[in-house]
Amino acid sequence: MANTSWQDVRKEVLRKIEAEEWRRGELIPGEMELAEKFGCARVTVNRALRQLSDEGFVNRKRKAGTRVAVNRVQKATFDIPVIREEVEAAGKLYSHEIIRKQMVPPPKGFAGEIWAAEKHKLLHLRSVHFADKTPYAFEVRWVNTSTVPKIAEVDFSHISANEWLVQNVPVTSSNFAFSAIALKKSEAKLLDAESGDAALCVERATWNLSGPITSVRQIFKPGHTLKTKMS
Amino acid sequence: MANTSWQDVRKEVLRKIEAEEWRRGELIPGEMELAEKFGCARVTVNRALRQLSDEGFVNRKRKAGTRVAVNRVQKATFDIPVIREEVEAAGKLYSHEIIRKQMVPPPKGFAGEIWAAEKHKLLHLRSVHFADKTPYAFEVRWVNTSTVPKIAEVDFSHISANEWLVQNVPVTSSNFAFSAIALKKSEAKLLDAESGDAALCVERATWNLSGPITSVRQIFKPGHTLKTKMS
DNA sequence: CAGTGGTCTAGACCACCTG
DNA sequence: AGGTGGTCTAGACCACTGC
Repeated sequence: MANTSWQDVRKEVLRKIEAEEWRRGELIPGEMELAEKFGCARVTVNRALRQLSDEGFVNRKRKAGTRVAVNRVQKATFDIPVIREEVEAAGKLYSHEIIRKQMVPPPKGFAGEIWAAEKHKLLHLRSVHFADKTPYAFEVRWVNTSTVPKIAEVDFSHISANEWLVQNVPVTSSNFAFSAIALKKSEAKLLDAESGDAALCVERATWNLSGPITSVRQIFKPGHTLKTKMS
Repeated sequence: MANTSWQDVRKEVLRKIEAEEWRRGELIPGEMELAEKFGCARVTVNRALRQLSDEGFVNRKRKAGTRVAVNRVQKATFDIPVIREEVEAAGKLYSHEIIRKQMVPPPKGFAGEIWAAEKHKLLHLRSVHFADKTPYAFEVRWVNTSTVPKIAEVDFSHISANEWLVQNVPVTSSNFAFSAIALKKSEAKLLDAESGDAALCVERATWNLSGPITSVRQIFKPGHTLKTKMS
């Protein structure tokens, strides 16, 4: 490969940014100019700059040009916890129990927004996850049986709803919300904790191309920590 | 645009995956074949499949071809906002206050692991972030003055430590931990809340190529929710 | 070794946005 | 209105890797 590759271009642009030859907020030369400078095709420069844009180092706009990002947005990518794997990774025995399963109209309160356009009844599940038979987390879930009809026939005594969905329904996009809540009396009982204890709450809603799939609110046992890495 | 765009190709391939016309682990047709089928150039198909690969829907290998991902690794990309921006995005006035600043030996308890190899004293900061003069979050931070000597001269009355670091020190990797805690009396007082209230706690440690940079423990006001999206 | 994805080029047209 | 990035095409060569 005698020609300049897009990775070479990316590297050199990144170097200039880190060396502050091009400063934060500054407009960098256009694609044509850079292509000429690097002695490559414009598409090659485009490829490099698009990558840098994806990585958050620069911002691009038609007509306005390409600017060095003022504050590079830090993006942390973390794996969505499949609770069974989390438990087993800790060397404990996983089990779970469904404590309610019924068809009900879409909820209005929590996570109700995602079901705004949904008029049919949803599958409503409440379950508890255990690690070595000790309560680990409690979850409340709604599943759209219109987009996922097959779930009606699943036997949840052997596989959790979460895991079945992960394995059977490709997800396109999802929303997350992390918060801390004080356990209600009923929640505390399920988790073998005290009423009022602080617990981590993760809410998640997922979509397919064909519409909303599921929303879930998971409440972890007091003291639980969710860890992740960024790179 | 009369021709087929790479986004059209991406969409159709994704549809086939979701409809299980192409199943998990299955080999999908080669780029040339798809290009012919879609009536577009091979590069266009390549662009679409590369995107899907980046998104984790398929795995690609030279010679071996492209396969539908068995279990799509679910990754949430989490934007770490500077608290000031978060507050201002909500239309409120941001301010902050340093309540302690001193040089101390590395901590042993929380987040002490990252400083295990560090023998010098660290810059220790405690500060409160306000939204419209109402407490928003409280943070405890350690900064490595060996790797970031310039921070000793910074005037934090105009810029927060977080923001200064984001703007001046490129971060290579970092760790996160989310948990819920019950506020101690002293913490509650700073956040204008009640002792024992449940609060979201985010701990973060960041590294550079040259070593650890900073570790921080942020405690948000009770009721605060941290939101993010995956795509 | 041969098939597959990875990339480059040159030219072209287009969509968007700022001035 | 005009400049900038976004994308498509057709053809080509290369790099990797399974067989």
